[in-house]
Amino acid sequence: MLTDYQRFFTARPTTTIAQDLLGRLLIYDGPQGRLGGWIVETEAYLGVNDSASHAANGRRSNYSESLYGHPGDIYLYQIRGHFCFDIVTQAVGEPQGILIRGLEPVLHPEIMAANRHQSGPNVSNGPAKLVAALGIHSRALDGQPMATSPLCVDLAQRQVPAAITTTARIGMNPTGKDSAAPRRFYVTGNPYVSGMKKRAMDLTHHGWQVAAKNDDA
DNA sequence: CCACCGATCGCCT
DNA sequence: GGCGATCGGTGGC
Repeated sequence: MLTDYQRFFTARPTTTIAQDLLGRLLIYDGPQGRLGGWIVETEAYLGVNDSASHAANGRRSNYSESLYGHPGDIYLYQIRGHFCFDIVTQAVGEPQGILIRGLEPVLHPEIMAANRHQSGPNVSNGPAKLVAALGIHSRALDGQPMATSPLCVDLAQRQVPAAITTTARIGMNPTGKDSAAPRRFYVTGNPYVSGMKKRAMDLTHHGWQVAAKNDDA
């Protein structure tokens, strides 16, 4: 049986889930307190038939074992000396996942900036940068279900993107079969999207749909 | 502002 | 022994 939380990460194409994650709140309850922010950029990896996936052609090893786990599990791995964070999607044994690539800091943004020795977009405008901003420097959380992990997506709150841009994924081997597939999604104009040019940034509401006026305020 | 390149390191063959 | 689902510094325009 799946919980409601797990159901969010299955039963729809991973590309759809990747877009639905934009504007959700990523939370890490760690030794520095509660850190986190809005997810602004994601990439979908579609498993054994996706040449860019860690599970391409059924590749499976102790290193990538978590990708084969339950929907909503954490796949936390290391690449070129940096840590990156994926959310496992689809049923057990179906190694699909979503890489979180950009985060707009919301919870203790000053601690996240200090963790990166940076300010502004460089704090979390990349998959390894945002993991470092959260203060995560090990694979300890790899394989854990988010529902009971200090690192999780809060599905109860959401900023709605005014527009979503779709592109090819970043850092692919250009000769790969799926290197040009449209599987990267981001909140159009948000400054915390990786590689965003200053001119293209939306400085008014960072690409979020403007909330309805609240007269109680 | 953009393009290039070297650092870096765990994991796989 | 080789290779990334990367990053940041540097130098040119």
